[in-house]
Formats: sequence, C-alpha cells, structure tokens
Amino acid sequence: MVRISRKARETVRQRLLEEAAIQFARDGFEGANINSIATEAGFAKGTVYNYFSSKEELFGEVLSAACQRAAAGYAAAPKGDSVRSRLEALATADVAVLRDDEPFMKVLVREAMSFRPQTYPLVVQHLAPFVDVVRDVLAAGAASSEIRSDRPPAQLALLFTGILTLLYVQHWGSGGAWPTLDELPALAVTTFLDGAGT
Amino acid sequence: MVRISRKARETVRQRLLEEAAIQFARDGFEGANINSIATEAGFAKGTVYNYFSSKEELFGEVLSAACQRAAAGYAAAPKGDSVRSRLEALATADVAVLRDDEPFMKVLVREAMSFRPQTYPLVVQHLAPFVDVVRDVLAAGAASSEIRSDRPPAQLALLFTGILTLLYVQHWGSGGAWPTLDELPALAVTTFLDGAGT
Amino acid sequence: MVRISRKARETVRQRLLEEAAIQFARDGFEGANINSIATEAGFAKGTVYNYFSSKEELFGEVLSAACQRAAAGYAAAPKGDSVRSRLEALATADVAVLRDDEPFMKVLVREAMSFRPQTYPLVVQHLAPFVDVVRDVLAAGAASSEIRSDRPPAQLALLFTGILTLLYVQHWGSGGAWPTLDELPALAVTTFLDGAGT
Amino acid sequence: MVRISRKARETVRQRLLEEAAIQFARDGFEGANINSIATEAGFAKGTVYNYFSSKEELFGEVLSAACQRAAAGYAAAPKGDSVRSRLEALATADVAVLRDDEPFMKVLVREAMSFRPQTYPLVVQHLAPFVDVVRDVLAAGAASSEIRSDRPPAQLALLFTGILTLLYVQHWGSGGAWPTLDELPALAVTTFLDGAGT
DNA sequence: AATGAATGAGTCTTCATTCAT
DNA sequence: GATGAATGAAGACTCATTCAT
Repeated sequence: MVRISRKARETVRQRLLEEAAIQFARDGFEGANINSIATEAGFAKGTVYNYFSSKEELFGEVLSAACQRAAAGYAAAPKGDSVRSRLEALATADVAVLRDDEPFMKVLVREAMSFRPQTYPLVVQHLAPFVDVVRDVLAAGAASSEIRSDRPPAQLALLFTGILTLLYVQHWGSGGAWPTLDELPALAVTTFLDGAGT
Repeated sequence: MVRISRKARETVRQRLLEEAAIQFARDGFEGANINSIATEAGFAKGTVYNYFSSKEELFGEVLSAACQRAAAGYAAAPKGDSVRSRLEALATADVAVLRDDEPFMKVLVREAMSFRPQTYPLVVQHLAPFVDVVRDVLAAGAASSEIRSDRPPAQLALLFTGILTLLYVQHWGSGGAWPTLDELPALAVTTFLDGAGT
Repeated sequence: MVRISRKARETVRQRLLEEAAIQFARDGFEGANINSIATEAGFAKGTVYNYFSSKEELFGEVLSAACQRAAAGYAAAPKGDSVRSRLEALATADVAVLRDDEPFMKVLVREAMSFRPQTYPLVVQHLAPFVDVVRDVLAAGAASSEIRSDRPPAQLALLFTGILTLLYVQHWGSGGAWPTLDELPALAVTTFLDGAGT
Repeated sequence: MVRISRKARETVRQRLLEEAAIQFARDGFEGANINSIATEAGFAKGTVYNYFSSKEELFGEVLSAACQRAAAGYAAAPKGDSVRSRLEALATADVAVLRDDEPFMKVLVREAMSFRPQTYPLVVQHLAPFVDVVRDVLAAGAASSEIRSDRPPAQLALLFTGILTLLYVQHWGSGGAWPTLDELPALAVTTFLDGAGT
C-alpha cells in the first residue's frame, strides 16, 4: 500500500515540477503563479502545498531537478580521446538534455545569468559537477599540451561553461535562428579552443 | 515662473532613475517596489508618477539611459591600430562605463541575459550600436587577415559582445573575485581572439 | 468534496450582492468601496474577487439581480379587468418588490435617472420587460378607448414607467414623507391617467 | 486697480464654473478631475484653489450657478392667462435655459434624481423658487377650477416639476430622440394636466 | 491526499490638496 | 494671482498561503 502510494506521490510531484519549470521559464520567479501551475498540471492550488512548502521551495526544487537532469546527461556522455572531442561530447550531452528538458534548462540558465544573491549559490553549487568535469578534462589537456597552461584550469572551465551558456541565451534570444542547437556544440568548442584570431 | 524648474526637474528625474537602476538591478523588474524607489530617492511615492507614467515606463527609461551611457562610452573609446588593440579599447571603454554606472549596466546585462520577450527587443535595439561597431572592426580585421574569415563578422561580433557580458556576470557572480574589472578587458579579448587551445 | 459548497457558494454570493446593493445605493458606483462591502458582508476584501472579477462586474451583477427581482414581481402581479386596474396591479407589484429589496431598487432607479453612458444601455435593457408589459396594456387600452390614441403606446409606456420612478425618487428624497409607499401606486396611476386638470 | 482685478477675477471664476459644469455633467462628482477641469479651462491645477476651497465647494457652486441661471429664466417667462399657458410658459423658459446652459442643467437634474443626502437639500433649496412659482400658479388654478382641488397645490407643483425633469432625463437618455426639446414643454403640460386617459 | 474558499499583506496607481516660487 | 511639483491618503486588485471539508 505504501509502495503504490509512494509511487503515485512521486508521479504527482514530477508533474508539478514539469509544469512549474515551464511557467518559471516563461514568467520568471515573481511572475509565475502557483494557482496557474497547479491548474495547468491538473490539480488544485492547495495540492502544491502538499508537496512543496512554499513557492521558493518549489523554485528551488525545479532548479535542483534541472541540475540533476543535466548531471545525468554528462554522466552519459561518451568519452573521447582528445580534449576537443571530450569537450564536444560534453557539450553535445548538455544540448541533448536541453532538447529533452528545455523548460528546466531555461530556468537554470536564466538563473545562472541573473546572479540573484538568493539563488546564485544554489545554481553554482548545482553547476559545480559539470564545471568540475570540464576542469578535469582541461587539466589533463594542459598536461598533454593541448591546452594553454598559463591559466588555471578552473578558470578555463568557467569560461567554457559560460560560453556554452551564452550560446544558449543567443539561441533562445534569436528565436532559434543562430546558433541552432545542431551547430551549437561545435561552435562552443571552436570558440573556446581556437578563438577568432588567425 | 517655471524658469529654474527645467533644470530642477531634470535633476529630480535623474535622481529617480539612479535609484530605480539600483533597485531594478538588485530586485529585478517584478521584485522592485515603486514606493521604495521613491522613498530611497528622497521623495514620496506619488512623485514618481509626476515623471514616469508607470513602473513599466520607468523601467524602460532606466534601460534607455543605460544604453545611452554605454553608447557615449564607446564613442569616447580611443581607436587603436590592430584589431586586438581596437577591441581592447572598446572593452576598456565599456568597463569604464560600468565603473561609473554599475547599477544601470547591471540592469542592462541582466535583461540581456534573461531574454524576456517584453524587453529583449528593446535591449537588442539599444545594444545594436555597440555590436555594430564591433562588427565593423571585425570585418576590417577579416580583410586584413587578422580575423578568421570563415564566419560572418556579425556572428563574431555577437560572440565578442557575449563574452564581454559573460565576464561581467562572472565578475558580479563571484563577488568581484574573478575576473576583476582591471583584468576583464584583456581577458575578454584574449578569450575571443586566441582561444584556450595551443 | 465540493458537494455542499454549491449551495454555500450561492449563499455567500447573495450576501455579497445584498451588501453591495446597500452600499452602491448609498454611495454610488464610484463612491462605494470594495473593502467596505466585503467587511460589512462579513468577509475579507479578497473574497469579493473570488465571486466577481471586478468592481464593475459586481455593480453589473447588482443591477442584473435588481432587474430579475423586479421582473419576478411583475410576473406575480394579478391581472385586472380595466387598464386602470392593470396598471395599478403592476405598480403595486413594483412597490412590493421595492419593499423587499429596497437597496437593489435604489441602485436601479438611481442608475436609470443618472443616464451614465456606461450603464444606461444596461438599465434600459433590463427595464425593457416592464416597459413592454405596460406598453401592451396601454395598446389594449387604446383599442378599447380607455387610453388616448393620439400617442404611440410605447411613448406612453415610457411616461408611466417614468412617473412611477419619479415618485420613488420623491419618496426617497422626502425621507418617505410624500408620497408614502402605500399611496404610491394609486398616485402613479391617477397622475398618469387623469392628469391634474379638471 | 481693484475694479479691473475684480472683473478679471469674476471672468476666471466663470470660466472655471463653465468647465466644471461640463465635466461634472459628463463624469459625475467622483469621476470628475480637478486637474482636467483646470487644464481644459486654460489654467493650472492650483488656480482652482484660488477660487474654490475644495472640490466639494466647486461642485456646490456649479449647482448654485445652475439654479441661478434657471431662476433668471423663470423670471423672464411671459405670463399667460390660463394655467395651461402659464405652465407652458414656465416650461418653455426652463427649456430655453437648458439650451443655453446644458451642462449646468444636467448637473442639476442628475443631482436632483440621485437624491444623495449630501447634496439633495441643496438641490431642493435651489429648486424651491421654481416649485413655488408653479405652486402659486396651480393654487390660482384651483381657485378658478382649472385644476383639481383634491390635492395640495404644493404636491401638484412637485409633480409638474418632476415630470418636466423626467422628460429631460428621457431626452438625454434617448440621445435626443424622444422627446425633442421642441416638443418637450407641450408634452410636459399635457401629460400633467390631461393625463393619458380618455 | 485533494480541494478551493477565505484571507490579508502588499502593490500599483490616482488624485485632491498644499505651498514655495 | 498663477503655477505645477510634491505629497500621501485611499482604493482596486493580486496572490501566496492556510485550513476545514
């Protein structure tokens, strides 16, 4: 009995998170509306409070879920031989996550880029796994002389992550015109590794 | 009768814009509070409405003022010989504006990075002058073989602008730890031109 | 789950309408205060908005309810033989409604007499059933030569309705001194039918 | 110096009253806007307060002016021989005033018909001169058997005044369709004296 | 566990009124 | 006397949250 209930509970919770992600992505934290989230998810207002203690917590859980989904994606990324192929695999994995869970990723990106004191630490904390993976790849690359060694790998990792995120913003901001999701991983990697100079 | 007023009116208006920029930067559009803006600026709530017809208009005017300040900064940027020095001059000018008018720039950057449909076009429109200057520099650079010519200058310009903005976000997000404003222009240029590869 | 609610909801709605009628009658549309209406009805401000989407809609519903009550009254009026007795029956029925639902009728009368473009059409539309009944009675009276036939029955109906309404105004305006509600129907009919001449 | 000033003062005051009448007639007391009245009259907001101490007082002065204009009209009415011709002369005079000062009369009528406790006494007081003239005519008519003597002339006078007012309401309410101003005096008199019966 | 009616703090906005120039 | 900037009380409306059913 408990088992079924527990499963049902989880289903409802996921449904609420999905809808919350959509609306937080569209309207922002302040603009989003608990009633609307509940209703669109197929429940009544009060139900949200059986699963989350406040709007803030719901938002936090959306962020958290976004990070988990992203992290699962990185884990699934195939490893490559060179730094270039590894980075591209990571970026490709990230874009794959984005395709599946666009609202969650939008919330994550918007929050990362708006550096609100209340949520920035949370975002950073949840982004850390990804950044750490990148950092390790880059550190290895520095050792094998594929990567310039005059900058700390941690800083370079932040740069790569940032460029990826930046391209998402330009993708969404341009209505998908440029860059497209298909070209995005390669563009991120070449921008990061090769630069625009000759 | 009104004689002196003209100037006084402008002063009050500027004071309100300054305070609005601070609070919009800190709290976002929805989170900011007209009453608080007025009070902190040293006026009563109603006074705001003698200068701006609504919260939305006030926000628009803050964005607009931010863009004007930024544009004035670019115009004052010294021209250099090489693409590298020109970009660095532009970035340096931008950072100088940011030092003077941080709240305004924060509003601009946050808005640019949050791609809200209501304001994104406005932001893009006001950012356009800067992007266009960069594009022209890059087009010239492509002609002189300083810049890779396999990508449209307009896209490269968006990339450079984006990287600059991204570094602002990381500057603010890290509490000023990295990158610092001093190193920021050079970092933006080398990231953009040289890449992280060897 | 909601089971009982349906009825309870209607009760609350009626309570709010009653109180709104009282205050709209006393203070007019602009002068009335949603907060006060809610509080006097025994609820909090927000509750009004669970039932009516705006002050305007609430006002419209009050008008609408007033018309329904009035219409129900006419339907219950006994039919007489002569035009005189029929008119008196109608007037008596109208006064009976007024006794039961004075605030609603006050709102209706005040609105009818203040010819505000926003509400006048609504009022006319809702008064129409009554006016139409009167017109039919008068048309029949013209056929049986009880009524002068040198004027369109529709115009005469407007006159009779107007005189009735006018007497309400004088009743309320005089604090109930003259005419009293008891004498009002007969006075309306004799004024309308007989005139003051000899 | 004083004389010119005094005359100028009176001119400004009249201009403000005219505009106030227009806007009170259009928007009602609560809906009207001091700033708008002042501006449309060609002055600044503050000027109104050099002439009237409050919105309420301004409204009262508009009512008062309306009554004065009306009273001046009655005084100018030609006397007739019969009661019928006297009443028609009075009604014609009233309509003439209405043609000249429609906004003032609208304010007066609307206020008379909305029986607001705050203004009703004022309206009654100012309407009294007209009602008294009518009463005297009717009392004389009762003596000469032109008027039924089973009702106090004072009540009959209120009825006649009310019918006249009612026809104004129907005139304005119908957008001038029926009754027209031309037919209005005769209609008022025949309605009052002859009734609709045969 | 789900519901949705009730709540009331909080927000934008209006506008009559004051008063320094 | 005219002006219009400043004021702040007041009001409509929103919405996160609570809780009885």
